[in-house]
This record gives sequence, C-alpha cells and structure tokens, in this order.
Amino acid sequence: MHERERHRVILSAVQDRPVVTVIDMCSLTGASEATIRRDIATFHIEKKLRRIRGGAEALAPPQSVGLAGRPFDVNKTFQVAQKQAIASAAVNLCADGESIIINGGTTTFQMVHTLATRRMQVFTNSFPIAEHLLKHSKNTVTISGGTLYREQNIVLSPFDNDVTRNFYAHRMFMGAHGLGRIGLMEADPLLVQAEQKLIGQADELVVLADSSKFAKRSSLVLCPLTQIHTVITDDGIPDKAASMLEAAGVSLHVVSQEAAKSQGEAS
Amino acid sequence: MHERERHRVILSAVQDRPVVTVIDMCSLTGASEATIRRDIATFHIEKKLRRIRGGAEALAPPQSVGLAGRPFDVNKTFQVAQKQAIASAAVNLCADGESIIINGGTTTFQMVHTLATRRMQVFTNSFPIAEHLLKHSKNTVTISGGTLYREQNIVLSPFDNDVTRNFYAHRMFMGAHGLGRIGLMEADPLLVQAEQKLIGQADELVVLADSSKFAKRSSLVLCPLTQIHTVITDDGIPDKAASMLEAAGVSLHVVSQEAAKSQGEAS
DNA sequence: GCAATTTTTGATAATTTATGACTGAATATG
DNA sequence: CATATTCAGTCATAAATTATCAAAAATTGC
Repeated sequence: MHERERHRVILSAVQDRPVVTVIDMCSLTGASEATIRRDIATFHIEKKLRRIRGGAEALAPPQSVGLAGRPFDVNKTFQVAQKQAIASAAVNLCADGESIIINGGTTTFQMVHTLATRRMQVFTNSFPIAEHLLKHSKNTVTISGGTLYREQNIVLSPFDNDVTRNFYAHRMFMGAHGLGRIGLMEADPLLVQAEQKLIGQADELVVLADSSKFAKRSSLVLCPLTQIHTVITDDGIPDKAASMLEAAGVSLHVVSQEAAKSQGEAS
Repeated sequence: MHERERHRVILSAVQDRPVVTVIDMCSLTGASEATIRRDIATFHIEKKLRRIRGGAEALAPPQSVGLAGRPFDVNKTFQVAQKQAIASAAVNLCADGESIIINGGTTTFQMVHTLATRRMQVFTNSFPIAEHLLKHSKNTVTISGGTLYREQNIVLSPFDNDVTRNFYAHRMFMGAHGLGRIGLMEADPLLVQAEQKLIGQADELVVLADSSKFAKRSSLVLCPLTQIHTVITDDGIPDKAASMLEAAGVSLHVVSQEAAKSQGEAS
C-alpha cells in the first residue's frame, strides 16, 4: 500500500468512529505500529486529527447522526475488527473502475475505508456511506432518491420508478440481521423494503456477515440462500453453517484476524 | 513511445486513480524511471498534477473536506449577513408542516439555520442541505436520487423518472447567478439541468438573490421573470431593478440590514 | 544530405527518506 | 504496587530521489 493511500485510510477511519486505535489502523493498512504512530504524529501537527493515547480521534467531535445515532452506536463497537476484515475482503473482490451497489448497514459501512483508496462507481441507499465516500474518496458516488430515515440511516423512496432501476452493477454488497437455512433474514421491515429494491440490480449478490449472524433468527426473510452468490464471514463461523452454505451452492470466503493484516497489505 | 504520448498517458493515469506510482507509469509507458520523474517534476511545476513521494496524484484533493466545509467557507467571506437575512425571510414565508423544495446553492444553504427549529417536509437536490437538516433538525428530508457532483454540491440524475417527479410542494426556493430583465441566469450548465428538473414542481417559485446578483449576467437563461412568483433580496437593490421586477408582476421582498440582525436573533 | 549542436533519455552512484524491529521509559489499569 | 500497554528513541534495511554522465535522438545550420 502506498504512503498516500495509507494516509487516506487513516483519515477516513478517524471520521468513522470516536476513537481508532493504532492496532485498528495497522490491520486496516497493513503497516507497522511505528509507521502508524509517525503518521498520527504528523497529522496531529497538521491538525488533521487529534492524537490520543492508543490511537487518534477526529478533531470535530461527533457529527451527531452520521452513524453515531442510537441504534448504530451499539452495533458499531461490536466486532469492529471482524467487520473491518470482512469489509476489506469484500472490496478486494473488486477491481478499480467496476460498479458496485452497497446496501446500507454497519458491516457494509466499513467498506468505505478500503474504498478510500479506490476509484469505482458506487451506488448506495445509505446516506452515511455516500457522505463518507464523497468526502474521503474519489469514487463516483450515486445515491438513491427518497426520504431520509434517521434511525436506519437509509434513503428510501416509496415509488418504484427511481434511479435504482437505472443502475446495474457487477456486484451488490449487503449485510444482514441473520443468515440461516431458510435464507437471509432482516429485522426491520423498512430495511427489507430498501433491500428488495436493490436485489436483482447486480450480477452477483455478496453478503457480508460476521459469525454472530449465524446464530440470529428473525421473522422477515429477504431471500433464499440460492440467490446468494458469495458470503464473506470471519473464522468464528460454525462448521454446520459453513456446510449449509456450501450445500446451497454459496461461495464462502472466511477471513481470519491474521488475514485482516494481509488484506491491508494486498491493496 | 513519443514524448507527447507519454505525457498523455501520465496525465490520464493520474486522473484515473487516486495515486499512481513511478513504477506504474514506467510499465505503462515503457520509459525509464528517470524520464518519468522528470515528467512529473515538470507537470508539478505546471500544476497539472501533484508530485508525491513514489509517484503523483491528481490535484483537487477530496482529502480537505470536499463538501461540507465549502458552503460555509464561501459564505463566510462574501455577504453572509445579507444571505442569512434573505434566507431567514424565505423560511418565514412558510408554516410548519408545509412542504418545500430547496434547490442547492450558497444562499439557499443559509435556510438550514432557520429551518433547524421547524418541522417541515423538505425536498432538495443539495447534499449539504440534506446532510445539515438530517443532523440538526427534525424536518422530514427527501433527497433527489442521482450522482453526487463534488464541485457543484448537488445530486443529479441523468434520467427523468426519478423521485423529483413525485414530489410536489407549496414553494420552491432557489438562488441564481444573476437576475436581469431577460430572466433568471445561471453560470453552470449542470446547475441549469438540476434546476430545470425542479421547476414546475411547486405552486410558487421563490428566488433568493442578494443585491449583487442584479449586476451579474451570464449566458444561460433558466427561466423568464414571469415564472417567478417572489424575489427576496436585501436593501442594496437598485431602484431600476426593483421596478423591473414589479413590472413583471414579481412580488418583491426587501430585507434590511437591521432586519437581518433581528432575524438572526430570532432563529 | 551531412555535420554540429542542443535536447532528451537511460544508467549508475550517492544521498535522502521511509519503514519496521527492537529496547527501555512512560503511562494507564487493576 | 504490580502488570500490561503504549510510547519515544535508535538503528539497520529498504525504497525513493537526486546528481552526474554518456548515449541516443532531434534540431539546426550549412
């Protein structure tokens, strides 16, 4: 990874949540602690961020809603390392110049940091993702039109004739509330509605699900496993779940915590 | 490969990706490192790109707040008081619960401050306005779908079938580059396109134009004066311009500097 | 067309800069 | 107070940049 790309990733990560640890940035960039510390020190002098013990934080304190809203905050601090690794692996499936669709969610949001060094065509229904990519990357960003839902942080139009139908991509990335034999499950009806609009607008459906998702169930089934092309998860996935997915013809990518580091190096 | 060809390749590569390394350009052009370095150094002086360690990158860095900072910065230096007063007066035309359309621009952006205490239905094609209202108000915010243009700070869809057509409001507010006998004038073709999509989606068209706008001309005429229902401006407006507007049947609101102060305190 | 001159290019060596590992000091945590 | 992190400094290594020079190409003058 190039010096400049690393800087982009660091500045991007710092905007994402209240504090980012040196270790986080290491796995995100593949650089050593020493390098990250030096970068932080430089940015601190340049007033690009504030240096704190253990890592760094943004200068301007919480942008209130961004992703810091009430329901997001709980999720945010949960399994960030895994989510980051999974999200990195997801971005690394893509080549520069490709067009992708990113459905809103806490896991898919982590893709923005790796996307910070890319130049792709990104379509999303997530306001925070669009905002972050707009400010911290050179990707072309297209957002679906509609009303902004504060709690879910998504844009949703009640109409079927919006821009979504005019955007077709190589891959679509989405998170989930749960993933079981019956298929992909979601907890919020509004999210189901938003995701239904996007499904079918890409060649491949890639699901990002940390291993905790295999234990969760909910009443709303979004789509059967057969519609899923790829699942990316972490090494906490139960064997039973893995064989279930493979039996359904799903291509399974498992990233380990160690792999998180090499992912960064690869890009 | 010819010298000129090489230069083209370099400049093109730099536009394509966030960073391009010297090695990249070597394999891309077949030239030696020394030559590439010399080219980069030349282009750097010519301000065609930015030279960085290991390679080069395009100018216009999104790194330094591509979007959110801009409307603020621009306005802080130029006639904020007037714009603020005009924007406040604009919002005060409306009642809570009403639905309005706000076209992107530096003057209309100032409306967000007064809107912060309201609860209205707001439709906009401006990403910064949507962002601000989402984070700092309880208004219902609807955004048009499309691609985000960093320079103009707007969302624009190349298609005609987006959400815009499904939103009809009491009033539409827009700024302008200039306002003259021939009508409302804009400087940027992209803005014209965006504004054309919104015109006709509201009962009344309200134009926010500080008095400096009456001196400005440009080649792109957006609409004739007869389509304008109301113009809000400051007390620097020339008598000639005022009578011209009234002759065209436009309702003219003039806010004074004193009014500006009290408006500001009120919000 | 041919030779002289200027410009551009590529290779090499010397210098600078960035990086990562290591060590001891400083700081937080229980 | 003990322990674990985190930090600052040092150093060797690797990478990138600069400087220098000779060869190649283009330009100019005749």
